[in-house]
This record gives sequence, C-alpha cells and structure tokens, in this order.
Amino acid sequence: MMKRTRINELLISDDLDREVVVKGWVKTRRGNKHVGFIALNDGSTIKNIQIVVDLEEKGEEYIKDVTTGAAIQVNGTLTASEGKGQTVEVKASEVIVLGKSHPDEYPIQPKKHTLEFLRENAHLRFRTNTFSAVNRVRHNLAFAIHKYFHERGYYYINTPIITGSDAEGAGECFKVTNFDLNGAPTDDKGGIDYAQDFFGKETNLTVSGQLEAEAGAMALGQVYTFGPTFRAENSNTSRHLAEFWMIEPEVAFADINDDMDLAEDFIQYVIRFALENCKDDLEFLDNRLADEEKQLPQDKRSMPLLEKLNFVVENDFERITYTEAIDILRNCKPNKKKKFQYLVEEWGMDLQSEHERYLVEKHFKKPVILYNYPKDIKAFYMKQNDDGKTVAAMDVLAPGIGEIVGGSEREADLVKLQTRMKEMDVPEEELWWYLDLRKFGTAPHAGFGLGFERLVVFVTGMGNVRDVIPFPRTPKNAEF
RNA sequence: UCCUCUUUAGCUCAGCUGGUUAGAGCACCUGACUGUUAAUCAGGGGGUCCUUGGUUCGAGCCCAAGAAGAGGAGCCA
Repeated sequence: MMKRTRINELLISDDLDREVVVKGWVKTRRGNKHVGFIALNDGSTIKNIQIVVDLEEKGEEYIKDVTTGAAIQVNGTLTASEGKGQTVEVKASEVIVLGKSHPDEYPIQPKKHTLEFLRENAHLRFRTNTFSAVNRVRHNLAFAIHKYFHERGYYYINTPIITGSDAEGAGECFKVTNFDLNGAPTDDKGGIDYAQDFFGKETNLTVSGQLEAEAGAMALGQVYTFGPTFRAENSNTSRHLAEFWMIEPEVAFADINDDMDLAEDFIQYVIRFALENCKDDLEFLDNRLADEEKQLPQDKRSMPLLEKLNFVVENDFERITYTEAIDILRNCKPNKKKKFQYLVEEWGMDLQSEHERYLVEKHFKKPVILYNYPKDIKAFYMKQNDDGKTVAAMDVLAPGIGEIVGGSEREADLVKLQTRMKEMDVPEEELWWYLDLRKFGTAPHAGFGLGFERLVVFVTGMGNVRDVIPFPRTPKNAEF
C-alpha cells in the first residue's frame, strides 16, 4: 500500500501526473452535482491542497460525508490545476472517509470565529488557520531555543517541578500534598503535620528553577532550563497564566553586562529562526493582525508583524539604567501633563506598566533593557552594587507585551547574601544548600528568566498568552 | 483581588421609552447550477433571551444577588 505524502511536499512538487495518497481534515467542500472541490489540510502547512472529485462518474452521494472537519484519505493523481488560485491539485480516483464530522454539531465553521469562542473549544482550535500557525511557530521557537544554547555549549538541565521550599520569593505557590483534604493529621500545636505527608515536609509546584539552575551553573559552567512553571496568583490578564513555560539560562563567570548581551542575542536569534523557518505562518499572522486592527484608528494600530520582527532583529536594544529611566519619565510630556495614573517623582519607586510602555512604545520605539534597579524593589539574591543603593538586575521590555525577560547578576558573596536575606526575612535554614554555593567555590554568575508564552505572543502578534499555549490554565479554568 | 464592559438561534450580533407570535447574516437541511476559491441563487427548520429572586396588568429590556467571559490595573515571566 502506498504511503501518504504530506501536503507541504505536494504543494511544492513539480513531479506531476503521479499517483499520490493524501490524508487530512476537510476545511471546506464546494461545487455542484458534476464536480466537487475539497480543501484539505493535514497540519504540515497552513496551505490547503485542492482535491477534485468527478461526480458525474461517482455520483453526488459519493462525497456526502465529506464535510467540514471530517478526516479523509484521497487516492489520486497530482496534476497541474485547471482552475485559478492554486498551481497543483489532486484528481481523486478514490475518496475514503476515515472519520465523519457531523456538520450540524461540528463547532468550527469555515468562517471567522472569536478567540473567546475558540478558547472554549481548545481541543478543536488547532484546526483553525490561526491556531495551527501559532502552534507551528511555537514549536519552531522552542526548537530554536534548544539549538541556540546547544550550539553555544550550554547544558539543558531539568530542575524539580515539586519543590520543598517556598522561599524563592516569586509569588503564590500551588500546594502539593497527599493528604485527604478532610482531616489532614495535625501536630501538637494544632497545625497540619506535614511530617506525615508524602515528602515529609510542605511541598509546592515550582515557581522558578533558578536557584537549582545556579547549582548546575557552578559546575557545568553554563546551563539552561526550559520547563513548566506554576503561579497560584489570581491574575486575570492577557499576560499571565497559572501554568506557563519558562527558559532560565544561568552562566558562571558572567556579570550583568554579559547577561544583557546574552538576552539580546538570544531573543534576536530565535526570532530570526522563526522568520526563516515559519514564513507562510508568519505571513498569515501578519495579515491576521492587520485585519484585526483594520477598524482601529491609524495611531492605535501596532507596527505590522513582519516589519516589527525584522526591526527587532536588525536593531540593538536600548540599554538604560533605572536612574536614567526615571529622569526620562520625570521630564516626559505625559508626566508633566499628569496623564500618567501614577506620576513619576521619586527615585526608588517601582515602574508601572504605563511607564514601561511609554519608554518602549513612545520614547525609544524599540525593545529596551532597564538595569541597575533600586535594591528595595528587587529579590534578595541579586548582586548588590557598590553604590549601596542598587542591584545588578535587568528587565527586557518588548513593545506590546512589556516585561519579557527578568534577570540579574547573582550575589556571589556569602556574607552580603546572608545579610540581605536577614533584612528581607528569607529563611536561611531552608536555603542552606543555596548558601553552600557561596561557601564552596563561589564565582560571579548571572542569568535570567524568559516567559515562553510572552515570547510567542510577541512573535505571533497574538494579543493574549491564552491563545499561544494549547490548553491554558487560568483562574477558574482547567478544562481539557 | 480591584475597576469597567459583556452574556439573546450552532456562530457573530441587532432588539427603540417595559407592550401582540423575539430578528438579521453566516452555518445547517431541501432544491438549482459543468471548474469552485469562506462558491453563488431560491426556499425551509432552529430560542431555558446566563441563573435565582424581585418590581409590574405585562420583563429580553427595570432592580438585587450570583455565575461565566473580556479589557485594564496590581503581582510577575
């Protein structure tokens, strides 16, 4: 029996008038009682192949089950198309319906659906042009990430998903327990006795693999993680998920400048990879975005997707310190005219989304790396600068999505780290092993965390992280 | 968690100041058409107006509570 050929191969083939077998899902069927046209897609490309069925020979009934969504096999001949709109098509000698799709019940119609509706049909939305394109781009970005690090001598390490400490200071955790929720054993003080739980201590789903990655970097030199991350924050925004994927490189003998170089080079590399390997999909997404924004006034529209990606790849990111950013913001028009909801006045304040957006989208009009933040608004493990006021932290801000990377040089000095932990009430006992890394062969090192879904949002031009992960987990939603 | 908005046919939406039998486009079904491109044309079927309670002679519409969804904010990636 002949093997099937994938549609992406057929569409670029110039080996015509040969027997082929095609399998895929029906997008639409058109025609009359004499001839039927089927648009068929198998996921190998966003493009469909046209199947032509001679109904005078087969009879009208022959393709009555070939309806939108049905899975079919077509045996036929690859020929030059007689009609306009495509160069090749398959003249069917036999059409076999592998799986029917009842047209009355199948939710995905050959028309525009809202993203909200498709979210409720996440198991079927892969079959739409938009979501198949997004998922192919997502794959290519994931692949590019591994390729980038591998080619540069980084090791992919897997840090634990179940963690024993909640001292990492990065948001609310999901608890992991084996206790029956009605009647967990209690200790003599009336609290829950975790000593009797599966791990013998309180455990959570990881909020970050960074601390463990640091342990890897302090022996393997340069490592990265790429795994699921969980935050139990009640965040209802287009930028947050309860379960998301994060990339966390960690590099020994690197300082904050090396860290910024890495982040910039890395982001440009993976975008370039997508531009080269996802041409059709990105073109489709470029059109989709333009179409979506058609009704917006000119000044509210974002830069066309492909133009934006090429711009990011070809131009250096702007690098400014937090202090410089405050100066720019303090003297900018919206601040003076009191257009900001939070006015920028004092050094030391945390920057709000509106401020970051102003810097990226209005002032510099390109990705911006902010670094050297006040120590009081950043985490305990960041390297304290000599000025006594700032830490060597950096955030990469991208137009449209905001913070895409957060990173820092890590504090390598044991005493300084311990002092900071005391000041910030971080329990030393739980992080004894993290302190050991400073006790035995400490060295300057740096790293960052990149939210994978935010990267995919940026590259696909989708407006919501829920539409770039197949089955999003958000507050009140764990369907599928 | 806070603020704002939304919830009417399978989908996208309209529904006036509270008043008879709740509408349109698409989808679906039937028919027409010899090469279509989200095919086209004609006809047809299809409703727990998110839920609960209230006001009223009368509620899709007004009031209250709740649920779900979206946008923005906070937290962050």
